[in-house]
Amino acid sequence: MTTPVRVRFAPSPTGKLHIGGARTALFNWAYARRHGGQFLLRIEDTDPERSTKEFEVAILDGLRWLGIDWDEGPDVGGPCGPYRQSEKYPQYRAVARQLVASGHAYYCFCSEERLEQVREQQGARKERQVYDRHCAALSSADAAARVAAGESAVVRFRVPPGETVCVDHIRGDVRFAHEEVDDWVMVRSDGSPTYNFCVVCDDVDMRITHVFRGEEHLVNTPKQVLLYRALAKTPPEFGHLPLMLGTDGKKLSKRTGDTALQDYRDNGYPPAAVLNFLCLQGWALDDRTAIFSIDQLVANFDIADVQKAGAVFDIDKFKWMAGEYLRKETPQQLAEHCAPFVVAAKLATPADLAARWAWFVEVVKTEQPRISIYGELPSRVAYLFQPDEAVAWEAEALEAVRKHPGAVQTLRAYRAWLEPRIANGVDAAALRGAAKGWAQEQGIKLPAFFQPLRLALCGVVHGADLFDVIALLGPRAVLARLEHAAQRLAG
RNA sequence: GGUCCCAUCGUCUAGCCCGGCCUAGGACACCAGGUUUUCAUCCUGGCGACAGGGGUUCAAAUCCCCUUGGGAUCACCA
Repeated sequence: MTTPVRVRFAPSPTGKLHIGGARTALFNWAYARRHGGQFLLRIEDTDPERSTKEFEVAILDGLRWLGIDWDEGPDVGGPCGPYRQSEKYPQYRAVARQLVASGHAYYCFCSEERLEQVREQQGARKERQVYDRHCAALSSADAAARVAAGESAVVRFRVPPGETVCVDHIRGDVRFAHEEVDDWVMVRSDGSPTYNFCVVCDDVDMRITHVFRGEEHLVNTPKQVLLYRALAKTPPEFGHLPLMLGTDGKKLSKRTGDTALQDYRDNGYPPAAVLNFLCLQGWALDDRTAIFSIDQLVANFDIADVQKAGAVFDIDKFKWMAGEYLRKETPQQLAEHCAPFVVAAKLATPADLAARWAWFVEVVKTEQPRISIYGELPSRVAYLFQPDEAVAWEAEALEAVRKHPGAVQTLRAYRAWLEPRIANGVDAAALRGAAKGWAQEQGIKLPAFFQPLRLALCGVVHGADLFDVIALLGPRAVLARLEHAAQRLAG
């Protein structure tokens, strides 16, 4: 190992953290941890129109939620700061001046309108739409004089003839002919630096050794490599990660589903499951393991093993994986994770839950095999929190019960049988064992017994084991609900 | 349209770099059974792919070429 590995994740705080961005961060992080290097965070906020502090905070928060940590960044600082591009404008300006002085860049005075015109003409002739280098030939003295006189100008990079080979650990070397590379704008007329310019300045300043980012950046790479050369710096090695695709095969967008990491957090996906699933978008541990830990990722991750082709984001598999993680939790852990969702659904206050925490853990335990994400719990257990006389009845559940003419009598008979047997507490196992015998004695078929019972207690057609429900509800509520249901069905 | 990237079951992928162990493995989904008071979990089984065509080779999913298909990108946005 020669120079220490330094990689970075450089989000733009112009929106919520994209799920694909989270994966990019994850792979960079894993690479750094695997190689004993550093992972840094940099905020690319050179678009003042769209960048906000709120998004920046949310992005950092999302990464922390996933368990991704960074060695240097805007919040923790570090030796190569600032880690926020908006705080580095003087540095960029100095570099731009240096490049203009050395002839690697030049002032361009073309107006928006002229540029548009040129593009139009090129389009009409079916030519490539690039800058026609109108200002490239201006003498530096002339240009300097016009700038000094206050004329509006941008700074463009002067692309030399030749070709550039970019080292890519995922795709192999990628070759670009310079005729295809535009004399791109480095500094806008208002003096602000552009993305391709800042990225290189910062990656140089931060001594970044490897740049792993989405494939959409592949075509930017020659521009950046050329800039490194103009600066007499060694370019980093690259790795362009396959895109995450929607079900339409296009770059994942809001059209085809949730794209923000926050959405999955809000829906109650366990963070470890999100991490694991993200790994699978482009990488695999081996030929048979889908579920693996972050430690296994770090121990085995290699950028060269990353898939080249785009990965369709499969929400079904994601949800399955969430369920796998959720089911591995202890009921206590699961209860803690579900509690905020129950509160958010207004089923109970935090104080309510705390007051009967052991009970809530039991509730969660019975639902554990039935939910995949925390957010699914509230609607499934809502009946436990409703008043006994006002349990909401699903149309489907009522319909099923209407098919059993003796339902009212069955409920009353069972209530009478049950009352003395739960007077001193509920023994779910014993009741469960006795249930079929009772139905048989009464000459009632099982569906004609269980369907009305479930309607009375839960109001829904599907749910947890009925005797667990009886235990959860407790004797008083069970008897009350049976009575209410009998009346309601009779009336 | 130019440039660049990509191509294994419907989806995520293993295998490809270093041809033979591949009559291509696993997972999700789907289908069929089993367990069960419903649902879910769980268990068993099934369906299902090397885009097409050339070449190299004793041998190609694996190497080369072409075709086709898909995608990314072409801003004073990142």
